Amino acid sequence: MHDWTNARTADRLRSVGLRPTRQRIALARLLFSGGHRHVTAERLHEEAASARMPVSLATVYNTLNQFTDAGLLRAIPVDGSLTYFDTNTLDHHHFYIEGEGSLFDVPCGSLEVVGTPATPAGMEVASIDVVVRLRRTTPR
Amino acid sequence: MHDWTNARTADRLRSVGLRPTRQRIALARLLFSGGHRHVTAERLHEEAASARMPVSLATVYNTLNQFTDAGLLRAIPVDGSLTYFDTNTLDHHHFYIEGEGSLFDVPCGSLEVVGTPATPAGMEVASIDVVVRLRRTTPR
DNA sequence: CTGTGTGCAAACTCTTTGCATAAGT
DNA sequence: ACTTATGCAAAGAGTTTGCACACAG
Repeated sequence: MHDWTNARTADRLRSVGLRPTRQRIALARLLFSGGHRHVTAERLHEEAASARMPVSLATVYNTLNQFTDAGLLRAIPVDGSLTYFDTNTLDHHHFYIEGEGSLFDVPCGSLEVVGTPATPAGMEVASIDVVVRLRRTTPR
Repeated sequence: MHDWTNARTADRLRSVGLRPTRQRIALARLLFSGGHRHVTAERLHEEAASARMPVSLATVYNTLNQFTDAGLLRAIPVDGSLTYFDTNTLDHHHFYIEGEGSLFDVPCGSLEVVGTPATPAGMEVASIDVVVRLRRTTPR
């Protein structure tokens, strides 16, 4: 796909108007170098630590928000007070398993939203989020 | 539609397995006696106070969750850390205005979800939440 | 009476912020 | 140098919980 050397990663950050700092490069590589994924801030923070590139949790949050604003990520407010960030910014939908907090993609093509709702004057659609909540059929 | 005398409201609560206490009756009447609506816990708490039926905020949260479990309400986790409760539990979708935190229904019929995604083994669909995020076309 | 619900305040979780220090250009 | 980002700890929002008292059946 792309190469994720530090130099290339820095270029990509610059191209969206972000200074390529150590931390942002480290997080960008963790996020984008291995195919699409869904992460929480907490999880990414742990990964960075494991990868011997410790970044403070506050910076992880800041960075995730900056990446989201820059269009590199998509935020998925999945359940009260827990936000997942998705490296796939293209239109697609999600399964969310209640209780477990796990999130994954709905296979492309199996679910579709049709129709364009009349938006109120002065408004435009920013995004359409579809979350299919799942529960175990065999509880306990 | 229905009548929302205290006695009838009590019956309805009993029928879903909830003891008809003063507080639950008061909240049920505020929620259900005037057509469908979207509320946050905070808002309902204020309303109860204004209606001279003060209920503690903790009880409002407990009650909203109990009503949701009982199928009287539907929870809409609209944006990280803010949950709206919708008195319309039938399938329909929502507009959410970024920044303002306002939520309202997408006109019935203008938007539809088609397809039934193959759910993983041992799982069933609990609900499908569609949120259309809107933003102002004329920012600032 | 007996068990469930309520209220209060404290606890909790996730996220943001203020400010001094460090790093990018 | 000048500016912007980072880290830490503290603050913040929304929600849940523990425990004594109150109320419904």
